[in-house]
Amino acid sequence: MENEELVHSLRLLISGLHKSLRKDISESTSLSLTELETISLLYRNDHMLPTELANHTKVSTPSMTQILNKLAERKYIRRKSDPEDKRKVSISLTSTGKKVIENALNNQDNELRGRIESRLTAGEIKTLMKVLPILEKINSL
Amino acid sequence: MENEELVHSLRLLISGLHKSLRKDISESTSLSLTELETISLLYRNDHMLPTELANHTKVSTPSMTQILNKLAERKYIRRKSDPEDKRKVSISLTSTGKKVIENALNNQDNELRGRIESRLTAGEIKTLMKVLPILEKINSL
DNA sequence: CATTATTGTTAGGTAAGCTAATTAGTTGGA
DNA sequence: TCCAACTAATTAGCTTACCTAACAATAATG
Repeated sequence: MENEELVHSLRLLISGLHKSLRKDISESTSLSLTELETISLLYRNDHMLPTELANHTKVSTPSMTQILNKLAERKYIRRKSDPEDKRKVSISLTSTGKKVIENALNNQDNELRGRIESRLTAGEIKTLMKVLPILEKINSL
Repeated sequence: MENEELVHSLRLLISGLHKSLRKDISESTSLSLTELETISLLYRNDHMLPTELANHTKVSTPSMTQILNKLAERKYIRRKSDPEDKRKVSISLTSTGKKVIENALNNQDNELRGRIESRLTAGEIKTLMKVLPILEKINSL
């Protein structure tokens, strides 16, 4: 079995794609990948706790605090203390934050999207879609 | 067309996988992803120039210099000045470096490999292999 | 109640990258 | 032929995106 080769190629790919993505996103939004991911989680979930966000984005809770501080400074999110359990802080997007993520999603100049649409055939894009759930299995937990 | 969704999922995946990978590799080899990638390029190519390595790994040349310094300190690579063009430095792996990359490839405790083999069916692994060239198209240049 | 657990934060550090400037060597045109 | 422009690698110094350890506040549990 030469899964070694698969693992190896996957590593190179992820490393390369990560660098391109990071550069692209920071240029267009001046946010890090994880910051964008945080906003997009909030876009889909209405409100979440810092620990939940940290788990989903795979960063430590102190790191998530920093991210939330930055996003709060820019008025992309708001913090609301939970009256039931005063340790908890409910995080949600402001309307500004919603605009930011909607822009990022729709952005035609988006480098990754441009690459996909200019370099891949319709069939290849379909194949790529099919493989996403598989990659998610590897990524999860 | 909702390529937006595809692009979005791909971003989350790459960000998550990158974090897992980086952690895993640094724990098992105390190398960064790019450092491992550099060694593996040298494993396949016998000798390369710093600029070539920088291009392939998508880092700047000063960053590559740093990486090469670290790898040279550990005696994983050697630098040899090119007599034809004295500006050029030919980089190649030492036998120690070869052992390192061979170990990293074969490592059964390898986290990514473990995930792939324990979580995916044989069919899914096949599909994954098929999609690699497509991802490479996105990654290249 | 007193201890233990959980949530979020602060403080401080590190790793992996970047740009700008430097050194050294090469090439091509007036 | 020689100087201007280019190329290759490096150095210096900075930034960003994380991390761990320690702490304060609150909640749950024996």
